[in-house]
Amino acid sequence: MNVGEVAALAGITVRTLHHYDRIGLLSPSGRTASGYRRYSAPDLDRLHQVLVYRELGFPLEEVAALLDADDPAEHLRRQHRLLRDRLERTQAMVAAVEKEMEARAMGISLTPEERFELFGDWLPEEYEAEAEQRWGDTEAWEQSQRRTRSYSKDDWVRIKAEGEDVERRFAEALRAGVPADSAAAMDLAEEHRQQISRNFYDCGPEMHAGLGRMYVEDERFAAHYEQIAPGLARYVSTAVQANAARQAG
Amino acid sequence: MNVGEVAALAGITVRTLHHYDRIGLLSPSGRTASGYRRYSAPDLDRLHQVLVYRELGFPLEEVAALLDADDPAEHLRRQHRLLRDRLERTQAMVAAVEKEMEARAMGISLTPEERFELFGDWLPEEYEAEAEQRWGDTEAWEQSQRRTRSYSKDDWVRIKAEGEDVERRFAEALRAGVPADSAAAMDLAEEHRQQISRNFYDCGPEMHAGLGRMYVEDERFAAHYEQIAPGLARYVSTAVQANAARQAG
DNA sequence: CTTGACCCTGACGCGACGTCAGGCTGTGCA
DNA sequence: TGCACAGCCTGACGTCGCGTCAGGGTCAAG
Repeated sequence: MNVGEVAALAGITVRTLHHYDRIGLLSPSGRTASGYRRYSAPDLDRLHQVLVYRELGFPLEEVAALLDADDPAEHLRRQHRLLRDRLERTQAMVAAVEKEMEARAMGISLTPEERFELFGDWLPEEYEAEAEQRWGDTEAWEQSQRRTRSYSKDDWVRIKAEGEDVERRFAEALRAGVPADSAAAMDLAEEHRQQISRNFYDCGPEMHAGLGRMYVEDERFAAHYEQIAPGLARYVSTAVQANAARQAG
Repeated sequence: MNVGEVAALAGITVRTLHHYDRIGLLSPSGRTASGYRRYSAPDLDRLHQVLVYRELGFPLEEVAALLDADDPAEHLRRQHRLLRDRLERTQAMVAAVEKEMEARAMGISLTPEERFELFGDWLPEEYEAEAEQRWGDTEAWEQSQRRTRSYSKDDWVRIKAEGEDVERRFAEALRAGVPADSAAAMDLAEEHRQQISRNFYDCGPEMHAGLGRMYVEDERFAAHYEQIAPGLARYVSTAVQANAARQAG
C-alpha cells in the first residue's frame, strides 16, 4: 500500500507517516524503484500499535522503545490495562460533572478541593482545612452565584419555590409513612427529575439514579436533605432509584 | 493563593499557569505589591473549566473562546456530552483489544480494516474487498504468526491440543443434549477461561463473558465454532456467560 | 502526450509547554 | 538583625508532533 492509502485507512495524514518514517518509529518495509513508500501487512500491524499507544498519551520515542522491546501479547495486556484505567478516570470525570450539575441545581457550593480532586495527585490534609476556611465562605459563594446565573431574579425565585415544594412533599410523605418505593414516592421522584431537566440540564433516569446514590453517599447533599427532615436523604435516594428502575423496566 | 499553591492543588506546573496568564487564558484577578500573582476563587473556577476542556483535547485558544462566550450551565452540559462520548470510545477500544487478544489466542487473523475500525472515519466498501484480498491471505498470516509468538514449537502444539480438547468436549456435550446452562457445561466454560488465562492473557469472568457474547456476534468467531459442530457457537457462548454469572453471584 | 492525482524531500511554523538564567521577595531562626 | 533558603518574577531558548508550503518527480487515464 502507498502512503495515501495507509493514511486513509488509519485516519491519519501522509505527513504523519513521513514523520514516523523520519524518526524511525515506523519505516515502510519497502520502496518502489521511484522511491514511493510501500507498506506491508506487518507495517500496518505496527502502525496500529503506534496509534493505540499514541492515543494513550505516550511520547513517540517511548512507543518505539516499547514496540522494539516487548512481544505482541505484552502490548495487548498493557493496552488493556491502560484503557481500563482510562475508562475509570473518564467515569470519575463524568460523575464529577454530574455532581457539579446537581450542586448548582441545589444551590450547594463545592470546594475547590472537591473540584480538583480528579486532577493532581491528592494533597495533604493540612492544606485542606485552611483552604476550606479561605474559600468556603458565603461571600465568595454568593458572588459566584450572581456571576453564574443567566436566569432572571423572577425565574430564580420560581425555580427555588418549585424545588422546595417537591422537597416539602417528600418530607410529608416520609412523615406520613409512605414507603419510599411506593408509586406515590416514585411519582414525586419523577417530578423531581423533570424539574431538573426543565430548569437545569437534561437529566435522564440513569443519571437521576446516579444523583440518588449521591444523596446518601455525599455528606453535603445528605446534609441538605437531613436538614429538612431526618431520614429524608435516604428516603429521596431510595425513591429516585426506584423510579429510575421503574422507567427502565 | 500564590501560583505554587494553585499549581499543587490543580496538579499542574507553575510554568503552565505563567503560560495561561501570558496568552490571556487565565490571568489572576490580582497581584501583590511585589508582583506576585494572586488567584481568587473565581480564578480557580475558571482554571477548573480550562483543565477539563484541555483534557478533552481542545486547543487553548478555543477554550478561551468557549469560556468567554457561554455560561457555566452550558459548559457543564457540553463537558458531560463530550465525556460520555469519550467513555463510549474508550469502551469500544477496550472491546477491540479484547477481541484482538481472543483472536490471537484462537489463531484467527483480523483484517487491517477490523483493526483500524476505531480510527479514521470509516471507509467506503470499494476498498474493503480489495484490501481483504491483498492482506487476508494465509501467507502473511503465517508469517505474522511466526513473528508474533514467543512460545516454542512444543508449547504451541500443547496449547493448541488443550484448546481443541475443550472444544471437542463442548461439542460432545452439545451432541449429548447437555443444557448450555448446566453445571457441566459451565465447568467446561470455566476450564476454557482458565486455559486462556494460563496460556495467553489474564481473563477474568467479566472479560470472559464479553468474549462469549462475541462468539455469536462476530461472524469470524462464530464460524470457527460452527465449523466444529453446528450450533456450537451459541452453545459455548451461553455456557461461558452462564459461568460468568455463576462466578459473579 | 498531456492532464491531474499522487509521491518525494527539504524547510519553516506552531501550540503547549519544559528548562534554564538572572534577579527580586518573604520568612524562620540563630 | 541578618541571612539562608524556598518561592516568585521575567525573558529566552528548546522540544515534540506534527501542519503547511515550495519545488519537483511519477503514474494511470484519456
